[in-house]
Amino acid sequence: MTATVEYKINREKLEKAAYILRTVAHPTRLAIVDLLNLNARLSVNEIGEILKVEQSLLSHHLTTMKLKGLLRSEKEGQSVFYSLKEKDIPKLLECIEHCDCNM
Amino acid sequence: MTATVEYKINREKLEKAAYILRTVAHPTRLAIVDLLNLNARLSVNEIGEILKVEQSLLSHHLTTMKLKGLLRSEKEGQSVFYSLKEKDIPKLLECIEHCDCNM
DNA sequence: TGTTAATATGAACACTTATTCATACATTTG
DNA sequence: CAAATGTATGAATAAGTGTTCATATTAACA
Repeated sequence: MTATVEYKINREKLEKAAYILRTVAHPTRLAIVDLLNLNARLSVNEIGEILKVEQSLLSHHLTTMKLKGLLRSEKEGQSVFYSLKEKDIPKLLECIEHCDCNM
Repeated sequence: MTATVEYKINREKLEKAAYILRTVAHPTRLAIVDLLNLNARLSVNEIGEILKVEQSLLSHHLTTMKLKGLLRSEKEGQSVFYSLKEKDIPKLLECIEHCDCNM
């Protein structure tokens, strides 16, 4: 037993963190986060036009992100508006932008 | 064309960010980051003992993380010591810890 | 009410990633 | 030098994700 070594985070927290990171670890989903960080709420249509993502695929992404607690949605007429539920998530983008990893 | 809508990050940056996030979006790899944040350098053996991860699997994880620019390694005798190359990465853990997502 | 527009859903398939196992390689030690 | 220790590698397979396509659902509108 290496007594001097610290180990802070427990299994459960790690699982949760990995779960959230996985949800966000996709170019399109990152773009959605970025977009909803700058624009309080947007319809599926608007997001699709801006990001040039096909309707069904986008819907799948949004559904996933909502399911995992990153987004909320409100229906208005025939449109559905999505917004960021988790305000901390955009910070991930900042961290990443500063960092200087290979590739 | 929705003129009022901003869209900040370009495709290339998104790909890179997603790439880094994917690298880190795994419980064991997060644990490694956390561990190496608290302990400047550790051997494969030490990491394996602390995290209770099988040798080969751990080696695969470490190799991936090194390849993707998150870790560096130095061989000393029969041991190989890994350390964090990317100091910003642990910040991701902080962000995540504050956030309050489902599940 | 029939048509169009906005969004969601589910199944199928393609891709990627994780894990295991056997084995290789290098270094130390008896 | 033979055995033991620490680490890496590669192939095989398992498990998880992304994408597409066809179709469903709901609301608006002529």
